Amino acid sequence: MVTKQFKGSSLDEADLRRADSLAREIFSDVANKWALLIIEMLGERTLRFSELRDEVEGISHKMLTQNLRMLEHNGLVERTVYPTVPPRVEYTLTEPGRALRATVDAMCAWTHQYLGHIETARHRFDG
Amino acid sequence: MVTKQFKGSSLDEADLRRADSLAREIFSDVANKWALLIIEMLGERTLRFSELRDEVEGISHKMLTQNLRMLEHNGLVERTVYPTVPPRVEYTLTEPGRALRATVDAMCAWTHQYLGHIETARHRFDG
DNA sequence: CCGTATCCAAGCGGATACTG
DNA sequence: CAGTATCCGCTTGGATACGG
Repeated sequence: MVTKQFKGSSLDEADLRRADSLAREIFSDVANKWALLIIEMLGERTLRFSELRDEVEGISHKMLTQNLRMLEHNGLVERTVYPTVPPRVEYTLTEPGRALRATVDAMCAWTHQYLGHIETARHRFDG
Repeated sequence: MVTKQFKGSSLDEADLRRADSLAREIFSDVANKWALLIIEMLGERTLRFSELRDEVEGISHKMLTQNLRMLEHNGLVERTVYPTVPPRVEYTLTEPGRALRATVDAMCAWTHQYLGHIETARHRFDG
């Protein structure tokens, strides 16, 4: 997956394989429905946990925390806790997160642009 | 999900909801690891079933057929069967598929660009 | 070679309850 | 309000076998 991108760089074989497996790992983390929807929502503005759960419709409490931890772990979102009572926790995109968001935007745009194509393709396929 | 994109169009409420749920469905289909990796590989060139299974490393026979059917169903890949013996089946991206591929490319580029950021973010998080 | 079907284990993901 | 933990159904996905 990574090979062509680093072709001609000064990395040796072992480093290439390390980078490759890391890239696969990150891609697998990020290329899933919930993660991408969360990133899309956070692109608009900073959101609290409960706001996210409302905005990303259909997501469960558990999936939301799980994906937020993962995104935080990879440094795509930043988590800030306000020590009030009741607690207030806000999530916002980091710079890498915002960069990824641009590609998610493109994917959403694609979805809407080809809605018609896809619907007719489905009918053709089913018939 | 769709609302903002169609704002101001002449669609009525019911159509908006239909388009919205369709968009969600498509997004869920497409926003998964295997589908995106397959599309990425097919971007390079037309590939046979067995070639795909080799190129997309780690994918099982079952997942490959399942995702290929789904992509065909949505009109993103075209399947051509050569009635030879043994059979030869080739998969190629359609125009919508190629358009999507551009965004997948962007995601891959993002992955490699931020590899370093992410690795250090992980260490910070784990420590 | 390509595709479908079946079986079965593993892990996802929802519901719920409980802590700070 | 936000997060963690537990339980458990059930889907996912791998292995295998067989058909075109």
